Amino acid sequence: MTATLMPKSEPTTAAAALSRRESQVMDILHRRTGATVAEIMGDLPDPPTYSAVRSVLRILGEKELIRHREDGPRYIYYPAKPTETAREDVLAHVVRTYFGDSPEQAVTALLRMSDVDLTDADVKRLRSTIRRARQSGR
Amino acid sequence: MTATLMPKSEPTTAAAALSRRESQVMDILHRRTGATVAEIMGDLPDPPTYSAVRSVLRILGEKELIRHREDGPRYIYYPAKPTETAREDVLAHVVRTYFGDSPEQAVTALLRMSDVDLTDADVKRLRSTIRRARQSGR
DNA sequence: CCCGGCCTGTTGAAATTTCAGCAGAGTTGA
DNA sequence: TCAACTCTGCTGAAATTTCAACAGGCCGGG
Repeated sequence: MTATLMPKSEPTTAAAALSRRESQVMDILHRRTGATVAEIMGDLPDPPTYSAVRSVLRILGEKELIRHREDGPRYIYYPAKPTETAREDVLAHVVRTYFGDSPEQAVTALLRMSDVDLTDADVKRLRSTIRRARQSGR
Repeated sequence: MTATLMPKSEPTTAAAALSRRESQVMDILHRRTGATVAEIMGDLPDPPTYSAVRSVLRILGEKELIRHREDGPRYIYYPAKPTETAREDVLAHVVRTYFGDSPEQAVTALLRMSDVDLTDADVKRLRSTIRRARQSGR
């Protein structure tokens, strides 16, 4: 066998590959679904100066990963892509990286560590939620 | 209510905060549960030289995030912490960042996007798996 | 009106990350 | 034994990331 030489590399999120600070800021924006510079700075580990945060935001803006709208005198920054998309991307990545591409395993781990008991009622609710989501979502 | 004043910052994995390449390499090691330099290099997007990969590995080693064992003439690198721990950490982070700390929502999204149908049999299996895991695991 | 505070935009430098080249050790097979 | 090959250890430089200082605009209070 002489090898098929497929690039394999990575479909992770393709263009992703953020720097450390960039990731931290994106995480914060997702958590808060929008935030001011001050809020971001406050949530950042080892908060740098106001200016430093703004630099990161500028870069993220250039990469089209975030947008901002004006809120009176200041800006509110938020992720450019819909939360739903981000969620799917990150879940796909996690499942692939940590659970050998098995969503079932991921679900199991999730339920287990979150002390959810999964009663019949829960299951019922889950099913209908999912059905509804599938119907409208795609 | 005057606030409890908890540092808030971030418990992500506490000391984590890896650089871009470091993250990529860690991901690869988790996916493959151990790999040689050549394998890592092959999986890396925009593969740098052999030496470059080794540099990253050295740094990760200094941070005690990976270990290696000898496999004949070469090294096999692997995550220092047990996979189970890494999984919990990453899931906690994802749930917190993207699902407002609601594991249920995460489970829903996971099931939905993975085309799992969640039959009664599945539920039954899930329950017993979780029970077993809880029993032995903690 | 004018001052002080707060916010954004921009620039350039410090710090870290990323990378490649080179030297030496070990292994394999002829 | 010797030569070819592969691998690790190390060092220094390029590239990126991270950061802070400064300038200008806007608003509210005195």
